[in-house]
Amino acid sequence: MLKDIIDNNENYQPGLSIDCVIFGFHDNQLKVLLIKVERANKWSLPGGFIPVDQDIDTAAITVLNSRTGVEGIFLRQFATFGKVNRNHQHFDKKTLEYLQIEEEKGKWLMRRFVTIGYYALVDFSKILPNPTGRMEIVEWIDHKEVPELILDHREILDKALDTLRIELNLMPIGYNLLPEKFTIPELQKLYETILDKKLDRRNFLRKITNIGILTKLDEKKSNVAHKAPNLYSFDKEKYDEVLKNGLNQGW
Amino acid sequence: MLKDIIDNNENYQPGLSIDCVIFGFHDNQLKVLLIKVERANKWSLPGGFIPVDQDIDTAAITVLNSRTGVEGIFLRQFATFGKVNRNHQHFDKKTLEYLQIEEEKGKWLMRRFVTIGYYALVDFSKILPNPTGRMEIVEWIDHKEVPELILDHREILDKALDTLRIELNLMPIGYNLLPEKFTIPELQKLYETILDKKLDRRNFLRKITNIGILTKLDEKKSNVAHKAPNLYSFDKEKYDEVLKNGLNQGW
DNA sequence: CATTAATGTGTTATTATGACGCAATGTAAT
DNA sequence: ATTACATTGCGTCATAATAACACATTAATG
Repeated sequence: MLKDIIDNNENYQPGLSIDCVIFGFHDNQLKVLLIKVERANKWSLPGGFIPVDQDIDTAAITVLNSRTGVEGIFLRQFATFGKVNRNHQHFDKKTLEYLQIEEEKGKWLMRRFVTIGYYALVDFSKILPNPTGRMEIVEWIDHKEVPELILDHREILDKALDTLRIELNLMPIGYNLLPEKFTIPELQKLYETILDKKLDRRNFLRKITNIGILTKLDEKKSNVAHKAPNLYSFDKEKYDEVLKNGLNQGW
Repeated sequence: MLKDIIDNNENYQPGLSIDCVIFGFHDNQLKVLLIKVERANKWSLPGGFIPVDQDIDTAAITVLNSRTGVEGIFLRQFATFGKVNRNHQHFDKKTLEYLQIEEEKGKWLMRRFVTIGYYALVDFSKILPNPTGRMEIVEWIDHKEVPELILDHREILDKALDTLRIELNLMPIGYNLLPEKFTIPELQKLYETILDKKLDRRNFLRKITNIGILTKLDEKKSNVAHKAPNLYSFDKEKYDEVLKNGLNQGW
């Protein structure tokens, strides 16, 4: 908990934090995992601090696991945010009192903070949004309906989505966001949602299959209206290969 | 100077620094600006610390200006490096003594540091590599001949170049690296050097002119062996437009 | 059993790319 | 001066990638 960290703040990097933009996909919506601590009236990105004996990537993984309960997730650093006033007056006396943090110790929190942004892609269906033992609400929220966030978290979220959009042209995506078996229309919806743009069904199929990362299964989706679409899975080996080498070289 | 910063370390973000990979282009070589402080046997990237009352971007600009003397430069944050041991045992007692830094104050330097990486593209011809009043050697070094660097600076440099290679597909480049007037073969050499790959002359011309950011001048390069190539300049307005909107959308 | 709203599988025109050919130009050698 | 040579400028052609669209197929629904 926050109080434990502050009471032992010498074990953490001062003035430096991590914030995670955790993306999931459900009901044809790109969802973001947001949290709201008691007493707060705004939502925030899940974040944390950096133990002095942990790599920042490790600290980011810790943040992610503590909120989602899953491991082996796609996690990527995308930017660091360091405007002087980004956390100005974020913790006031009343909040510190409420959190039972001594005024002296509280100064550690009140200093200027720089935060390192990570974004994660996770399988919505595997995540339990509300792990026990935390005094906070954790919720998946459609990225188009994100309410006002604390500090510069809105800017961080936007930047994460921008990065994701750009990286969509450089790497395959979906393995981390979709269940093991999925349909092409589902994958297309994912792309359309991220890009906020309609794509042509038939051109999408051609382009996505040409990448060579999909395995067509001998199985159709059941319980659907209209024609049952075919199920696909990712060929993990080829997927990872393309992830490493990138696609769309350009030059 | 370093001693001044350490003596007033309460004015700087603790455990956080900035390192800049400054690229220039000259003699068909991609150059990197490296520095070597007295007494050190390894080179390092120009870096600095972050005043508590300055945005990190501002602090990066300061680092850049103090080393190159130019303003209005292309500067971009590309990654943050935070392995636990990245600066382990970098400053030892002897070095601190030499720098006339008290042992107590020196502890500020010995803690674990996270560094934010920026890369810059500058016009080689406009930079004075050795600004006066600094007890250090500043030098342009061909990126293929970079000697051993301190800490993880090699990793930072490699990552900067990787980023540059990727961004070459997303934005035009050259405005910041070439003189005002340049030839197509020069621009091609720049691309080839960054990508470490030969490109076809004729296809390059077609692709680069199709972007619509070049103005063909009514002037040829003089004093050259063989046929004199035509001079071009960038159409800054269109260049900035493409910079903003990006090229090669992909999806 | 026809309707409907999806999916699966094409075609065609246009554009971008990769791999070249060849003439023009200016320096350097004879 | 004439010629050789390296380099530039401006093409062509075959192939691949992309955009736009047509039509048959499928399964739930009334």
